[in-house]
Amino acid sequence: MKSKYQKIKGTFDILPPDTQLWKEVEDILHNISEQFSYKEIRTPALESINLFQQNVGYETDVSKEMFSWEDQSNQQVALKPEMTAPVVRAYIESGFFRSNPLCRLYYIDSLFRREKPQKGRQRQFNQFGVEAFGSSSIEQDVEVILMATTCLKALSINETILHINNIGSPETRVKYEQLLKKYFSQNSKALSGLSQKRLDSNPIRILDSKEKEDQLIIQNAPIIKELLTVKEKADFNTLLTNLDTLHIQYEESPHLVRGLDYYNGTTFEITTQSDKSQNALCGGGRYDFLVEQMGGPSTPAIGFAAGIERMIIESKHQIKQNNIDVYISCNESINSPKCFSLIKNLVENDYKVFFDTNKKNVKNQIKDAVKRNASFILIIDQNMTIKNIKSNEESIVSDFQQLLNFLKTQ
RNA sequence: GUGACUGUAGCUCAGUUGGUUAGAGCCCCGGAUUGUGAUUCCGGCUGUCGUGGGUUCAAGUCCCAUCAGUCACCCCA
Repeated sequence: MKSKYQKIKGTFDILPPDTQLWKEVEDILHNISEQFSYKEIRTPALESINLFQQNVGYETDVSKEMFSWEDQSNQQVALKPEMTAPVVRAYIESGFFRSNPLCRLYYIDSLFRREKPQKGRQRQFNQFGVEAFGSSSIEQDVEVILMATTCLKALSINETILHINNIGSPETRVKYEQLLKKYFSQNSKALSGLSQKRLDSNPIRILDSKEKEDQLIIQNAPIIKELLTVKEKADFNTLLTNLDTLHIQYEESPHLVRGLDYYNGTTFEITTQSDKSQNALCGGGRYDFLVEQMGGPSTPAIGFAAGIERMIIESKHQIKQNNIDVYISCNESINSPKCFSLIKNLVENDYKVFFDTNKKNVKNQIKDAVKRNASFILIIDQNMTIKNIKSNEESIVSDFQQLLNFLKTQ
């Protein structure tokens, strides 16, 4: 029905029965994180705008798409558009780097980006993600990727592709950028307009281009692997070997570059097999320099984030049936004290009740109980009659204990 | 942010070249029947046809604007 008010563009309500699905999906993500001994972190929705502008990169779209404003005390604030910067901020501010040298955190949270909405791309959206601080070893990379694939599997999301790459150290990246610039300059006339613009500002992003005319040139572009150090190459191979052992399929994607500025080393992305535009379920990578850049001690780190909306779209997860145990019929107010004390006792004994406060007639209540898949109906008038709806067995009970006995013996 | 398409009851849709009080199925509510409170039958409810303008004797049907959604670009989760 038309409402006087409508939801803000790009936002959405989660309604029953979908709330049940969301809850179960979130439970799965919580459980897997706890199984890997990651601890939950929750950070404020609102942060100082500088946190994002200075750390995800001025030029990235993420920082351009922020919901931000100046508040009543002239503070520049923003709704968080991504989680890594807030988590790092909290990590430093809390002193976890001292008390918890190998610090593993995870979150499930809402983020905000002022993009043009589309299916799987809302302005308020939800992410699940993990951040692991304090280990520079490649095994940490393996663990994080294993977590990501474990979650997708647990959510019955099959037919995904893990794209993986190593973008090396910042120095390698600079060298690579120069190499690319040189290469693309030689072919600049054949490039698309957008890519030509990027030649100077951010040649690495040309690799991401979807323009047809760019594809051939991109295919033959130099790949960063050639510039990696011996150790970086060895680490990458170790990573791949581990994935092989775990039977995690992957595709080496030498052109996979991530949108945020702070990445180095391993980067990965998990997409669906369709080539629709919102096909990225999960993306992450190493960011060994961000903690220090943000004023903390030099701390290696790696993490990923996954879009909950997108995972739910792809998930084949079936929600659990959560049926009513006892449907309560009590149509005379004079009996309601008796009725409520039974309800209270039933609930305290972990029974799920449904009380028809509309006081329909008993015949319709029975129909209703059947429709709602209730196991029993308790009819409270002068007597109390409990009936097993499936077997039709029924009994008149005089107190809660007798009711309990009946329920237990069914 | 750019472009294209879509917008009729809670849901899925029909509505012929603009022409009388806008329809169906499902859902919901109630009644009847009933040896399975299943089935069946009967009845009822709900819409300013996304919104606002315009053209016309007449607009759900045409035009413009606007809002929202979908798709592509862009970007990313």
